[in-house]
Amino acid sequence: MAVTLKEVAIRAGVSRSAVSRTFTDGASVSDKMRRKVERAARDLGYSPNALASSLTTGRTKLIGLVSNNFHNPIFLQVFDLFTRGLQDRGLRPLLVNLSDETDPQTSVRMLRQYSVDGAVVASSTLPPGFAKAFRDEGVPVVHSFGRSSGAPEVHVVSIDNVECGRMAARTLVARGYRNVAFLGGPESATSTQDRYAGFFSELAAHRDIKASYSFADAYSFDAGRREMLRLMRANPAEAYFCGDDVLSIGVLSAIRESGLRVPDDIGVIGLNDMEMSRWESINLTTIHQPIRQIVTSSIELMVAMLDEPDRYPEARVFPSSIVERGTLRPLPPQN
Amino acid sequence: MAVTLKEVAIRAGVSRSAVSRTFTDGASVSDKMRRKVERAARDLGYSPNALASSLTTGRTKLIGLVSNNFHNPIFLQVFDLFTRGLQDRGLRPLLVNLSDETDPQTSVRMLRQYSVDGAVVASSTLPPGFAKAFRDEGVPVVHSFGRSSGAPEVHVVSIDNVECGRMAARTLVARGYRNVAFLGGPESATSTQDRYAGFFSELAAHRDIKASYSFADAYSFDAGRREMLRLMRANPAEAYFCGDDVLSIGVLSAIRESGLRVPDDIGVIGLNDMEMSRWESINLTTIHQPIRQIVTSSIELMVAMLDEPDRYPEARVFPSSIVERGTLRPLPPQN
DNA sequence: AGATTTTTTGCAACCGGTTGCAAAATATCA
DNA sequence: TGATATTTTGCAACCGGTTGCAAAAAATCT
Repeated sequence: MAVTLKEVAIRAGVSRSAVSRTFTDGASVSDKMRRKVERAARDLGYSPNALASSLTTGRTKLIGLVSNNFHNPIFLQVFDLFTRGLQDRGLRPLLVNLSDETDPQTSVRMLRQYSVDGAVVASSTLPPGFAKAFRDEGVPVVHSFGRSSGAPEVHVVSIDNVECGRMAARTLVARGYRNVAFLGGPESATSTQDRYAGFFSELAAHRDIKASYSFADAYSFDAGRREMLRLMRANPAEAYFCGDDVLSIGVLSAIRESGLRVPDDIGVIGLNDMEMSRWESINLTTIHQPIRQIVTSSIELMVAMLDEPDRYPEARVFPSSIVERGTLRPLPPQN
Repeated sequence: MAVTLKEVAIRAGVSRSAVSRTFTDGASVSDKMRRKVERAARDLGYSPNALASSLTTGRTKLIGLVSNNFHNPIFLQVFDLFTRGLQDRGLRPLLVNLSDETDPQTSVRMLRQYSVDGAVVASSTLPPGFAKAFRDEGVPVVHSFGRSSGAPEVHVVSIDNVECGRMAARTLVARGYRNVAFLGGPESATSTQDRYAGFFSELAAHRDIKASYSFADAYSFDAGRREMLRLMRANPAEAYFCGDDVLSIGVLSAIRESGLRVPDDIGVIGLNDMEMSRWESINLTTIHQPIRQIVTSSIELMVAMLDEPDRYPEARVFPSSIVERGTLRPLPPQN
C-alpha cells in the first residue's frame, strides 16, 4: 500500500541509503542528490515509516500518557495541555485509560511492547509505587499531580497537598468556624489522603474545633453532590473543605437544593480554581493549583529524560494559594 | 536494553521461529516446545516488540484518535469511552489534538508515518472533508459526532443535528414562546450550522414568531456565559435554544447573575443531556444525545473496517429526544 | 596537472520480528 | 514393524528502514 524507501530509491536511481539520508537530518547528502530524491519522493507521495526507523534508532517518539482521571473536567484541560505540549516537541501521546485498574503491570507491559520513549502518569490518586513500576521496567517516567515526597523514587511534578490541607484548615479557623469538615475524593487517592492529613494536622492545634470528614467516591460533580445530599440529611458542619472544585460545585448545588444558603448557612472551600469557580453564580473560594505550570514542567522533565534516562529523580513542587471569593463567611472584624 | 526474541531462542536452545510462533496465536507449536520457550521468556522477562512485528504483519493496532473538542466536558466522557472501548479490543489510541488546526494534512501524514490501522475523528465541528482526507490517503476512518449525510463519503456515526434544531423549535413554539433565539457554538462548526438550519427551517412555518441568533466562540461553559451576558445587555429573547448543554449552563448562570429567573423570565433548552443537566439546581430541559451508543457504534465500525478496509461508507444516525425538565415554561393549558 | 584532503555515495549488515517452504520428527495405519 | 500421513521445526528471505565502512567523486592544494 504505502510507498517505501526502496521504491523511491529506484525511481530516483540512487541507493536506498541515499534516500534514507535525505530524510535524516544531519546526514551527509549533496544538494544535487537531495533534490533528486525529494523529487522522486514527492512524485510517489512517500513519507518515511516512523516505526521501521524506530527499530534501528531505538526511538519511537511515543510517550505513554497514563491516567485514571476521566471524570474530573479539569483533566480535559490537563489532556489538552499534555497533548499539545508533547506534539509541539514532536512527541506522540499514546493514551492509556486505567479505569479502575491500580496494578501498573499491564500498562507497563503494553507500553514496553510499543517501545514508548517514556511515560507520563497523570493522576492525583495513584501511589508513587505505580510510577515506580515504570522506572523499574526501564521506562522513563514522570508522575504529574502525584504525591510529592522528600525522597522521590521517580520524578514527580505536583503541588504540596498536605500544605493545601493545612492552608484550608487555617483559613476556616481564621474565619471563625468552630465545626468544620473535610469532604474528600476517593479515600484511596493519595491526594485525598494528603489533603486530609494536612487538614487535620493543622486542626490538631485547635482542640476546641469540632472536625469531621467523609469521602465522595470520585472526583466528580455528581459524587460531590451525592455525598453532600447525604450529609445534609444528618446535621451538617458549618464549613466544608472539599478535595476538589468539582466536588465543591456539586456540594454547592446540594446545599442550595436543600434550601440552605452559602455562605450564610454553610461555608465551602475548594481546591483547583477551575474556570467555573470564577463565575458569579458559583464564586467559589478555593485553592489555586497551577495546572499549566505542572504540565509544562512535566513535559520539560520528560524531554530531558529522553537524553538522560537515568537522571536522578527529582520532585518539583509548585506553590498553591488561596483564592478568596464568596463561599466562606467574611473575616471576623479585627480589633 | 530490552530482551529480544533471539536471546530467548538461544536461552531455550531453539530457533527464532519457534519463539515467534509461541507468541503468535494460531501458530503450530508442540506443547513441549511451548513450555520450553515460555520458561526461557519468563526467565529473561521477554515481551515481544509490537512495532517490529507490525513491520511484517502490516498491523499496528494503533488507532488515531483525532479531536479538537478539548473544552467541552462531555468530551472527557467521549475520550473515556473511546479509550476504554479501544483498549478492550486490544487497540491503542494515539491521540491527536488539533487545537485550532482545520487542515487534515499534517495529522494524516503523522498518523500514516505511525502506520495506524485506522483513525477516529471525534469532532462535532469539523466538516466531512476533514475525515475524507484520511480515507483518501488510505487510512480507514470513522467520523464520530460529525455531520451525517444522505450520501456519506466516509463512515459517520452521529445524531441528526438538523432534526435536533427542528425539535427545539417545535418545542419552543408549542410552549407559546413568540420571541425565540438560537445561541450556537462556533459558527464554523458543522453541528452549529445544522442545528441552526433545522431551527430556522422549522420556524419558517411560523411567520409570527420573532427569531434571532448569535454564536458563542466555543462549546464551553465560559463561552456560553460570556455570550449570554452580552445578549442580556440589549433586550434578550423569551427563550433560547443553546447549541449544547455546556453553553446552556453558562447561559443559565448569566441569566441568574443578571437577576432574572428561569423559566419565568427567560426559557432555555439545551442539547446533550450531560450529567449536570439533571441536577435540581440546574434542571435543564434539553435534547438527549446518545453518546455512549455513538462511541460504541463507532468502535464497532472501526473494528469492522480493519478486516474490510474498503467497506462501503455508511452513515449511522442515532435518534435524539427531548428531555423535559424545568427551564422552559409549562405547556399552555389545552382546551 | 597531479597529489592530497574532504565530501558523497553505495554496499552490506543489522534492528526485532514473521512466514513460506522443505526437512525432521511424530503419529497413524495396515 | 514398516509405510504413509500429519505435525513440528528450522532455514532463509523479508518487512522498511539505518549506519559503519570503504570506494568513488569532488574539492583543495602545490
